[in-house]
Amino acid sequence: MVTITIKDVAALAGVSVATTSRVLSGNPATSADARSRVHAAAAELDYHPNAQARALRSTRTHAIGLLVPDVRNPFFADLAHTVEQAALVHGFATLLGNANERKDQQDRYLDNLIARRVDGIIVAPLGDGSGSIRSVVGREIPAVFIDRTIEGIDLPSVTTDSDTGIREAVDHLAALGHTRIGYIAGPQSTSTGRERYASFVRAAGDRGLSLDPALIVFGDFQAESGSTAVRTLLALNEPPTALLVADSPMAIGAIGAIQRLGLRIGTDVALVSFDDIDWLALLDPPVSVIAHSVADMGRIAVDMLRTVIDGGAPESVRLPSRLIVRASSATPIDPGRSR
Amino acid sequence: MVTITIKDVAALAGVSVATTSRVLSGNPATSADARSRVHAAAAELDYHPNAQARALRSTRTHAIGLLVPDVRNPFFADLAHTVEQAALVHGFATLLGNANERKDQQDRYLDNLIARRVDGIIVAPLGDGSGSIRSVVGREIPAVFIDRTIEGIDLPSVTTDSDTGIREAVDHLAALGHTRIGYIAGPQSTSTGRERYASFVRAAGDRGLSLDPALIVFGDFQAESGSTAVRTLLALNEPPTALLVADSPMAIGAIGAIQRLGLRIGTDVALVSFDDIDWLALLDPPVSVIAHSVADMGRIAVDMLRTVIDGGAPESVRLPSRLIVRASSATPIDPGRSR
DNA sequence: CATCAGCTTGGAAACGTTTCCACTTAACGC
DNA sequence: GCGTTAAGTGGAAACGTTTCCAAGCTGATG
Repeated sequence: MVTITIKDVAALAGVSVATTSRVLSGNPATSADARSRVHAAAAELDYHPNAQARALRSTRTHAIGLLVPDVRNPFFADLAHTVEQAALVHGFATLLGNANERKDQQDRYLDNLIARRVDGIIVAPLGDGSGSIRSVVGREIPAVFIDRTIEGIDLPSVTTDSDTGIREAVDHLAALGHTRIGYIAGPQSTSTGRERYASFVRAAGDRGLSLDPALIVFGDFQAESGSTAVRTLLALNEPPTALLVADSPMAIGAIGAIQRLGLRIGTDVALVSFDDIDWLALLDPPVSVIAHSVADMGRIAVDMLRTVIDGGAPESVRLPSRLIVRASSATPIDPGRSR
Repeated sequence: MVTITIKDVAALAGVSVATTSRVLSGNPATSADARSRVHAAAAELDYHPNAQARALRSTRTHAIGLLVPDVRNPFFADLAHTVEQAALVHGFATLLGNANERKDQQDRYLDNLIARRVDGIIVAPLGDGSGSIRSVVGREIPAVFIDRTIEGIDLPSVTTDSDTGIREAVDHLAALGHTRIGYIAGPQSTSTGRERYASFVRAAGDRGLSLDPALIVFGDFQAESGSTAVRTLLALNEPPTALLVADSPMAIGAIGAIQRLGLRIGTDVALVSFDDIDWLALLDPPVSVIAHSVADMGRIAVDMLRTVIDGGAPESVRLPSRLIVRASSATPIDPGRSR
């Protein structure tokens, strides 16, 4: 590996290292002559400043860490994309970590981000407040929660208010005549898993729908658990006539399982999923979803993080969710039907 | 931000900085006594070594950069996931960059990775051999190409041999009676875009199918261009009866557009897409795809990069692709039909 | 003509590590 | 009991920057 330092540039330009540094970092206390010679030398040598040395001295890395639980989940892929683009606008590079829905990997990446001294961290956390997240708070590293939070850890957050969307979905299904709605829940170790579960139970109770515990199956936000849940739910003596799924990967799994059972969503069993993902609208029939704005969420998180980095204390934000009705849940229940 | 250095740890443990460093980095020349006291002190202070300082001195960052053209493309999301997991096994953290299918952003991230002195770079490149990719080669930074390559830049690569899969797809469609196959191509600024295009033309020619230039539309590997392409193709006087799409995001766009035209894939127009993505199998009818192994690709790329980092010169690898027939292309053409 | 302000410059310290080198101590073999 | 060796340790240099400080130069001011 060829290694070119600021000394080489200084020597070629015929000025001191100090002046070279000033020119390169845009310090105005430089002469036009020095500027042009340094720039020419840097270009000729293809000089790339060593970010480590720079950060070591200036305690700024111009990098933020983004930790998501699962990059393959289209919602988080979108989120990563919007966060990254928003950060880029403000001159921050994004280090993306994927916790793979596992606490040990989340801790590993958090330690890594701390060690790299990123200027701030945006995290969609999982687990309780133990482990490396404690170090982040303890060292007062600027950080914000996105999508999810952790109880007892006091960080600004941007989240979705799932209550409205879930209530709309339950009302909608109830209006079509469904009384037994199956709920494929997310893991109760995540705030979104818990909130959505609570919202569902509350909404179903308010509408006087069945609260049979067998109608609720807990998944892990990943596709495979969606399939398993469907097989469990549809094997009940009194199976649900509608399903509400707490995220889109589990919905993929669920829909696949329904098809393999020879059933059809929309007509045989109604289905509403969380997350407004492109392909859910393309399925036949298109799938009703509870949508929330990924773009806003990413942008707001970056803005909030910048505020924290600059010493501020932004208010947490809660974004609305709303139901988008499509054919997967548009057919009224046929009371004569039995399976 | 609270900042704790190795000096604090050394002081608390009652040993020198040198000994502390040795203990913390696993150097065996340490006494059991020193080890236990240093570890206790480090734990008590919640000490996290400064990765910048460490890398500055040791010229190793234990980080690799992964640059993909589009994280929202499920193929690259999967790839990011497998690369990251494979890297983690060998103790490397992955810095994921998203070029957003734009050369300027690719260059920006490459510069960033160079500046951060990552130990190596895995890149699915776009554009020609100009810009920052030159710096990578010039500085002899360990790097490998994944999925795509750049002509004239001599780096080891792991790619897909699309020829076999495309030939199978064309043969399959021809056997069903299709003579006019529309091809939604990727951008010719990418190696995969060019190769798949060439393979298609060759396969179609060999089978004696129409090579009408109007049947080929060039997209940009993103969803929107798939819709536009479909509208163009199906508006022809003699529209194609089958479509081959060069990647899955364009397939999303294409399928959406077909549905909005009131047509149905499989029966009204056959469709085969590249990339074996979960949800393509869930659509109704399920979509035939040309599959290639993401998992192998990620693992092999990491292994190759490790070889380069250790001074080796690995052989490039070409993975096979193969057709998976599903209902979207299983119906023989109806010769009596006209539109 | 001396003084002063303002601009530009270079030397050197500092950032937090790792690692070279030299040193002390203890154990060993003769 | 003496030299030899090995194990453990600490001081200090080094990594590549930024930034503090002091100083040189110019032109203007009194």
